[in-house]
Amino acid sequence: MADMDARKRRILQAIIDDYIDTAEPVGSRTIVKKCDLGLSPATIRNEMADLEDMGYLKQPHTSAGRVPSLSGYRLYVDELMTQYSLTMEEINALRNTMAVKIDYLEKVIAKTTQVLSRLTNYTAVISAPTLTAGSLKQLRLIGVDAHWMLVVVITNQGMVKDKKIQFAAALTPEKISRLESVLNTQFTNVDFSQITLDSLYTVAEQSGIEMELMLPIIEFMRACVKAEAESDVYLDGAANMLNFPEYTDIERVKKFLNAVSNRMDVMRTIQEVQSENDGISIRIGNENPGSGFEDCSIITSRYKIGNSMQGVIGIIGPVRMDYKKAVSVLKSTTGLLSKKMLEITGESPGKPERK
Amino acid sequence: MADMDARKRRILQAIIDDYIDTAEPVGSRTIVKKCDLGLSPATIRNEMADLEDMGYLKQPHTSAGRVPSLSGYRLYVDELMTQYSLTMEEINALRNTMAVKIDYLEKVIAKTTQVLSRLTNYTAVISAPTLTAGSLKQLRLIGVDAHWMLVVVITNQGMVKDKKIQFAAALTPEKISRLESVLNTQFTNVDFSQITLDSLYTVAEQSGIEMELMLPIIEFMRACVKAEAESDVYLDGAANMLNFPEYTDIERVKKFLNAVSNRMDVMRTIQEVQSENDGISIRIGNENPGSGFEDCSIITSRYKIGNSMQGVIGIIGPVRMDYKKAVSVLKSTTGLLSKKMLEITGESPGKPERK
DNA sequence: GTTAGCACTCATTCAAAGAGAGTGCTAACA
DNA sequence: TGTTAGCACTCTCTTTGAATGAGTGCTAAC
Repeated sequence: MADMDARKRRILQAIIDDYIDTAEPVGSRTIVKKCDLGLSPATIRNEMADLEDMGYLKQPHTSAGRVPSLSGYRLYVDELMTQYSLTMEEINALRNTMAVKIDYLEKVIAKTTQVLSRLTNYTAVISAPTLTAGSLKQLRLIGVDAHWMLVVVITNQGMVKDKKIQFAAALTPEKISRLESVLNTQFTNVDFSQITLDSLYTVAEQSGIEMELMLPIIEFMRACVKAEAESDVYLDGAANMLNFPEYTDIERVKKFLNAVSNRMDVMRTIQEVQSENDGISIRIGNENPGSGFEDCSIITSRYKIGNSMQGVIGIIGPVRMDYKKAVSVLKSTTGLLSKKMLEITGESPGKPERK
Repeated sequence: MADMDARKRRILQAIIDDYIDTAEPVGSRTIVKKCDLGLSPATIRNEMADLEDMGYLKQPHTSAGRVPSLSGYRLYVDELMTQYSLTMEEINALRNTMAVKIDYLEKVIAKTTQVLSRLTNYTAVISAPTLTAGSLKQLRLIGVDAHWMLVVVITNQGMVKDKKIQFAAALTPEKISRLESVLNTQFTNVDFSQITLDSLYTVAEQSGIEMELMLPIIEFMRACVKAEAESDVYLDGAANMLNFPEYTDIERVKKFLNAVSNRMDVMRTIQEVQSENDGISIRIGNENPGSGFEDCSIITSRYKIGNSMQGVIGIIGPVRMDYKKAVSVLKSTTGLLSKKMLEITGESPGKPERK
């Protein structure tokens, strides 16, 4: 069987590039016209037959052109793909989004998701940042009424989360303030992951505070660290998929929409995709675990805030996706988002904001 | 021109019922078979011609059956429609959802939205409750660092909202605690809507606290009252629309998805629909203001928590929608949601919850 | 006022035919 | 040995035309 020389690679690349562009099976004549290697259609045909034997191309039916196979795409993104440079408009669109003064983390993410989907014409997903390693900076307990208490956790990153918790036993202001001071002295600047059930019992014993009071609060503190909450996935541009010829099939659309509407699943999928690799990662077609995205490709990347918070940012598109552009846009966006986030969480020397 | 006697009404009703069921133009024979009025097809045909003249029916083309016009639907929902009784399964599905112990308001809403869309097979929308008339119960200011402060507002309803605000001037613990006590004494138990810019200036003068410090906090307090925040609309079951034959047209699907993906617009639309009426309200087709739902019908209803919070709950479906079922499900859901919410916000004698 | 009968209309379905794109193979050429 | 021209063949897609069938409107009779 023929092996993979430079010419074959060049031809394969041209075929995939063209197919990504047109969504139509690519014939030998097209290739001759596009990249002039000084070869005739017949030669190209021979090469294409070889490439098909090797598993990189497929023929929808005899007498149609060739279409990339999944391993074809894989080779393409791994070795063949060229770089795409953002146009000035694209760069500006990104910059402008990021330049807007917003003080809510969520708004930045929502906006970024929007721009990302608009720039690429694919579906964009961003997961809100979660703590990777965090410690308690301050804990505040606020009595709402006799049975309800508001717990406010401020992490070392300045991230704030709160929860209203109900207790069976009646709460008195004294009890609450004592609880607050005990927990603060015990757990301030301790990494969340270090807090064990044992240490809790010790604290309970020494301070005489009931476990029933402490437990829900500690549990909440830990929940702040874990990646959780389906509401923390932002998704935009699902409707974009309908613009692609592969989504004229209503059943496919339905499948995609269902997959996308379950935010928990989306979250899990992009986290999984991301987990192996720290740079950009690309999953093609059925490389995506069976959660409804089998005819999509997913490109993801990790953004970081300082060194203890991170989230995932991703692009979901059809398998026949403009990988080079998507990768490029994703890279820029990731960078800008990280930077913007730093400003907002106030860790960097951010300028004061008002209103 | 003929007028609207009981027989015509009966026939119109039968036609619309059948059309809602089958999505096919209804012929005279079908009507004869369905409701036995002891009339022949020919007679029905005459009546149908009359109904068409009156504008209640339309013919897609000569030699097809009849289809309801928008005014036909209007008459139907206003006067003709019979009642639908929920089946035991449906009632149980609802009850079970509501019976689950959940302590987060958002989770209840999210879950309810899901069940509502599943029961009806339409798209369900619920807006998170907003205060209609609220006052401050307690204000807490927590310094995060020199320039950031966490503002926590607890309303008379026990609703808690918070925001992190950045200030140009450096904050000292003394400054913060003074600000907290001044604002608390001044604004506790005062209806939010009563707070004017004038009263603020007076307070600033008397207490010597800078407006720059107070203003963002007060602004946030007011924002708690206003219906705002796009993230506060919960939507589920958009993919359901694809099951209806009117949505085999890809363009229509695209339009619908776009409309649905802009949560702000959805919010506005259901609020608008609701604003006139306190019971159930139905908007048919182009009765919906031009925000992409022109070929949908929207049924909405208001749910209340106590007497100072409320939200909207709605069903979006094709114009050819099973109105009687939708209305019935919506009514039950509204009632149950109101009740559950009361338990959660802790206003009623709710039992203690743990974990 | 109701009904039977009949001619007419129009969407839908199906098969057949034709066009076009592209291949695989063979034989000739450098 | 690699490349190319030529040709028969395959398969999809589009067009066309005819048959089908549901349903109407109108007229005349009951």
